[in-house]
Amino acid sequence: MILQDVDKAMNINKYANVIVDISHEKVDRLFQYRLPENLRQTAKVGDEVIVPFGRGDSKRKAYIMELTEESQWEESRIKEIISINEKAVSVEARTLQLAYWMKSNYGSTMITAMKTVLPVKKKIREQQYRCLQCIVGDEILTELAGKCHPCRQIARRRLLQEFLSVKELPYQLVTGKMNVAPSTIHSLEKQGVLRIVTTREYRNPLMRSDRRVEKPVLSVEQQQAVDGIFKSMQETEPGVSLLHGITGSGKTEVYMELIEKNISMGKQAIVLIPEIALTFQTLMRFYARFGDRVSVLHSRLSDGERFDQYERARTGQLDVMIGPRSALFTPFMQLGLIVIDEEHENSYKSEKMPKYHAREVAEYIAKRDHAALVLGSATPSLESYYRAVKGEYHLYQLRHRPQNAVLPQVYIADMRKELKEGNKSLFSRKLKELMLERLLRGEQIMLFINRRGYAGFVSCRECGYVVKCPHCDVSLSQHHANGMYQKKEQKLVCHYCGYQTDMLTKCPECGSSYIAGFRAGTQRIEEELKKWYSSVRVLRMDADTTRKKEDYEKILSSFAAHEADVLIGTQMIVKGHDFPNTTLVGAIAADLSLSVGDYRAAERTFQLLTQAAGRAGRGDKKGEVVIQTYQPDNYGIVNAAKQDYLSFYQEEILYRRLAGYPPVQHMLAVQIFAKEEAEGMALAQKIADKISELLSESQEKEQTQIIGPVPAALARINDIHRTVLYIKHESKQFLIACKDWIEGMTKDMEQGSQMLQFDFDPVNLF
DNA sequence: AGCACGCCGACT
DNA sequence: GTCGGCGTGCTC
Repeated sequence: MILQDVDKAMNINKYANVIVDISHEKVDRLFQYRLPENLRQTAKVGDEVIVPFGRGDSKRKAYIMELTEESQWEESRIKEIISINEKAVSVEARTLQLAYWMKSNYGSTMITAMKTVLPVKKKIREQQYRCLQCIVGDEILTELAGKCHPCRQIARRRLLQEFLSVKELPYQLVTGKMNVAPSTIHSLEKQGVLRIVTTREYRNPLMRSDRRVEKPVLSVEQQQAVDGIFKSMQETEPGVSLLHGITGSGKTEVYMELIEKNISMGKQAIVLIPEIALTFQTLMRFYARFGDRVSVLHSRLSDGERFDQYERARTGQLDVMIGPRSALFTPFMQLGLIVIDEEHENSYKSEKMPKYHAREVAEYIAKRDHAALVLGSATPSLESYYRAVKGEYHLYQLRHRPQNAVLPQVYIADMRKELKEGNKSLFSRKLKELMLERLLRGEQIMLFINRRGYAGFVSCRECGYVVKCPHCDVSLSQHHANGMYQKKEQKLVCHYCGYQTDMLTKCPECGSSYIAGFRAGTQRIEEELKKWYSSVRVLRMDADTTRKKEDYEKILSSFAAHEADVLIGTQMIVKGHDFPNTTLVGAIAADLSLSVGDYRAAERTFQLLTQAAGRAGRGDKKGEVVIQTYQPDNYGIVNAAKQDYLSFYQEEILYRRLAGYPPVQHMLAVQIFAKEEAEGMALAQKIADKISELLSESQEKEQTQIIGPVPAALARINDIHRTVLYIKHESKQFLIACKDWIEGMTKDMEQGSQMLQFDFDPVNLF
């Protein structure tokens, strides 16, 4: 009795409500455990613990969500916590709240939400850090660089040149982003050019370089944006700013200036970039300006390394974290600024389960921490511009390129007309004419095909039969190992489930031997290009040539070194790479992305073409762009050619408003997975019926639209049938309520093998 | 998820 | 008579 009073007076909690580390709806709730006496003082919300769970009392990991003094259960039913995992880092309460917010807003179990928010939980032992130290002078470096074989030793030359400005480079950076082979490094070590040094703690040697950091002079527009955003950063509710700046207008300078001001206020910043745009050059710009107070999260980091970077942030060793989506969860103590570069990019939307949008989560975090959120893009998402127009975001425009660099001249080639006038080639006459000019002048060309990089499907020329995966509703694609072009060496592969079979020699339908793969778009372009101009040097970048992650950088640096005249590729080549010698960009089939058939098709087309056009003529040379299309009047294409965002926005938002699509309305996709097609469809129909039944008595009926159920765009993957149902409504909150309601309805009738997922305002077809 | 309990078929 | 098939249901 007395002891209990003491407990109360000291506010000692005897019980802990935990979430068990099992990702299943049925156990996605709190379980109450008793804290053994020796843990009562130390236990905190967010601690990782071990508990006996289930009938067999199997030991399982769990996280403390709340501590209570009173139990809600019969004492005999409550088990005791076994231990607290001291090795694990306690999850902060704010992080748990964020996880809870994501769980409720996007629909997932609490534990999966937690796992996205705290990506690594292992404490690792002291880490080692390796770096390369240059031990020779600049003259020797220059001399050695000069001796390098012009095509075969590019990486070696790149490394030597880098040493001219920085005497110490992190090993990871060199083998990773700079793409230098370990053998190259070791041969330089043998020659006595460099030394490999391994140290205990992490430090960033770039800081110690003599690299001069000259702050560029900002243009009037850039300065206006900086001043405006900085002013809001000093308020308690800094809000969101949209920085709309045409390609090449210097958005990064604005970010850096803001980050610097943020640092001087004693605060930290997170910079999100799409994975694909994280180039060595971008990185060096940040390192050069902020030295070892910057860290980068990239896909190459191991869990341990990633964890270390988060730790450095938490303990105040960093001012800036750069990285993709997941960098958002960096645990800074005094977050003052979040920047999302290329905010329109689809990769900011997670495809995994909570299907969150980084922009929305960033907005939540920024608001929570009273930090400013800056969204930057040359082609803002309709979502962001819509909010800016409504006055919810501050809007800043950068309309000019610094140093008066001119925008490229854009031509639209009407391919219907070309055909009518007897040109059956893939290239329009205008494109050929301009390509010839460049080839003769020794300038470079980028040819961009507006289609995702999947290799060509295989079909019968006689009867039209298309070879499909027996487990998925997709056509198989041709895969030749090491450039083997004989039919017997080829395999047919399914990109979704990995199914493999030998290349067919006869059509299984009609027996014809005229069965062949349609080459990937990029391959066809290469062949036709070589037929037309045989001495042309071509680099191709697509799913076929970029099997490994390094291949990507390899191709780009090879093109930058002018080892080819033409770079052919899919969207990958138009994202954020500057090649000053590239003065012509051709968009081969600009309208392919228009026929994807979702409501974002026009937006995506406009964005891609605008970006592609922005690639031409970044240096002092004038750029030209040819957009080839069968739909020359489409507003997405016309406005991209005119580089006119506002006109595009106005037409597109009109369509979204009329059809009730985001951002004007919100949309919830209910995605259903089932073993049997009919089963999935029946469940979807049941949900649809129940929803409309529920709505019939509500005044929301008029404002709600139910579409489907219909089989998904990819109707079957790995023998699982996919069905989708859309609900549209003006209020997101209403749709979240729908989601909760569907979850509740399906929870107690989880019959069969069915599964469902939710996706709010989807960006990709399901 | 994972484990126990349970209610039916062919076996020492 | 029992051993074991996996269908059903619960976990503080």
